[in-house]
This record gives sequence, C-alpha cells and structure tokens, in this order.
Amino acid sequence: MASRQNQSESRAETFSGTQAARIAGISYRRLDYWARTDLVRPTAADAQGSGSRRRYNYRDLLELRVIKDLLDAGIRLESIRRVFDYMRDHVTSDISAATIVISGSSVILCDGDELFDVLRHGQGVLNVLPLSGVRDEVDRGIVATTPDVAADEKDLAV
Amino acid sequence: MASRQNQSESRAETFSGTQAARIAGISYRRLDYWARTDLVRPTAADAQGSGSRRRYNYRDLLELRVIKDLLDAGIRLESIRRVFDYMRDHVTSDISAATIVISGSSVILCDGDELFDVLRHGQGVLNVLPLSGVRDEVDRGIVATTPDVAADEKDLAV
DNA sequence: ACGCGGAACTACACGGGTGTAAGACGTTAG
DNA sequence: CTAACGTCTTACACCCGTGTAGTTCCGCGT
Repeated sequence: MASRQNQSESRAETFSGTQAARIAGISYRRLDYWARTDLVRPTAADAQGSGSRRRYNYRDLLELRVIKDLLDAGIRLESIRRVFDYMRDHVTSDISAATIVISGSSVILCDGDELFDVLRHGQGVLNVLPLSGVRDEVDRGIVATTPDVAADEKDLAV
Repeated sequence: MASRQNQSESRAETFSGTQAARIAGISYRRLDYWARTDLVRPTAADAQGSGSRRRYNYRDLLELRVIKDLLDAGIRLESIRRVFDYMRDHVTSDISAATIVISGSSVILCDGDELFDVLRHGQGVLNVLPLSGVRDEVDRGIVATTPDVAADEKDLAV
C-alpha cells in the first residue's frame, strides 16, 4: 500500500507555499515574509513574478520548523538570520541526528559526545536544539496535512 | 591590606544605579528602564518617588549581567522577563557554580552531571548559561569601577 | 483554441508591541 | 541656594509581521 518511502528518507516530492506553511506550523504571510526577506527561499522552485509557484523541499521544511522553534524559544529573528547565513555556507552534512548549538554568531552541528564537550567548555550563552525532534515535528505535520500520506498511514496502522 | 572579603563572599555593600550600570556593562537608561518595568528592582533600596535613590546589592548585579548576556545572545527581553518571573518564585539556592538552563518558559539550575541529563533528554530549544562566567564578569566589573577596590587589587598584585 | 475559476504570488501600507533615549522634574549635599 | 545627581514621563524608532487588493498563471470544460 505505502506509495511512499519512510518520511525522512531522501524524499523527492516538493510542497507548495500553502502546504509548507501548514506543515511548518506558521502562517502563509509569515512564510511569504521569510521568503521575500531571504530567510528561507524555496529550493525546488523560487517565485519569479506574480502567479508563479514556490516549491519547497523536505529540507526547507526542516529549516522552517527550526526557525519557528527558535522564535518560540524567544530568540530574535535578526540573530536567527545571522545563524542561517553562516550555516548555509558551512554546513553540508546530513541533518539527521545532530544537534544545533548556537553560540553568539557562530553555529556548530554536534552529535552526542561532541555536544558534551562543547557545553562543558562553552562560555556565554549556548542555544541548543536537537534536530531529531524537529524532524519528528515536520513528519507529523506532513502526515496531518497531505491527504494521501494520511491515508497511507491509516493503512499501515490498521 | 585587603579591606574587603573575597569578591563573591556574601558582600553586604550596595551600589548606586550608576555604579550598577557600569559594573553590569549596560547604559544607565537601560538599568532605569529595567527597574521601572519590574525586570530587576534594586533589592537594597527601591525608588520611592522622584529624587530618591536606588541601591543594588551584589545578587542584583549578577541578575543584571545574566540578562545582558542573554540579550547579547539574541534572546528577546520579553522572554527573559518570563524566565525571571519564574525564577524569583522558584529559585532560592545559592547561585555559585551552577548553570542556568532555559527551556521554553521553565528554568532549571543544574550542576555538572545533571546538566548532561537535561541536555540529552531535552526537547526543543535549550538556552544554556554557566553562571561562573557571569560571576567573573561582575567581579571584574566591580574591580574596574570602584576606585578603592581597584586600589586593593593593585596592592595585591604588587 | 478559448475563456473562466481559483490558487498562488506581489505590492503597499499599516499596526501592535517593544526597547530605548531625551528631557522634565524632584531631592539632597554642601 | 544651587549644583550635582537620580528618577519619572513621554515620545520615538524599530521589528515583525498582517490585511487587502491586485496580478499572473494553471487546469479544465467546451
């Protein structure tokens, strides 16, 4: 039955702006604002004039959700911007089970032991966000939002 | 020689608004704003009508500096407010070598191993701030700002 | 091929809330 | 008395969007 792979396995499908907003748990206007101000552009297809369509991929959804979580945690959008500018240039590795650590204007991706070292020796404020939780949130969002996948899930559950 | 105890030992002396601002590394305006909006009231003596004088104690200085560091880390003052409202009600223990961990609107004071557990099992964004660094910053601020203590330090150094 | 309905993006202006600074005002020391 | 200092009031600029109307494009029926 399952017409799709596991959620987080390199999915090739893309999402419209409206879908992406719903999945990430933000308003469409906010998504639009972030796209226009270069915070998160849709990777699959950017808008080019009125009437065109943005297409977000799975990784974009992760970023959107990370930003939402950071905002909810009370971090200013301005500093989130700096963090992501940095990350885009420096991070290529897979974002699966790592943890984002933000210290001032620099960002580190850690797993397990590394994390502990960083925290022990870190001075100043560190913002710590485990990405596994973010992925789960996004996957739940996809299931709850896209009708066909929801159907698949039901099939699996029964 | 040293006419005072060690910096962080229960010091009884108090500080004026201007002194407190300088030691914490913030503008006087900012200190004033925080006092008027109930973020950090001077414990030793609060303002009671125009022309009266605020007196801050050592612990107040620590709080001021923590807030400054959180702000510098890109956290919105609004959420810092919520955190401190909570902390005032729940935290009575000594703030010596612990670490503040902020998760959403709740705050935890940890030391060492505890910290590791919290971070491992934590969901969402965690803001981590070791207080030892804060205390050092404040003590340096006091030395650099109050003339007599600075003199003491010189005596010790020479 | 053509028109039409609706979804999606765009342009523009506005607004609540927040953090800060300037200056008016009061008080106290000397 | 008055100069120095500290507090209180008010105004302002900025952030982070949102409301709304307009525009473009897609898909579909005919």
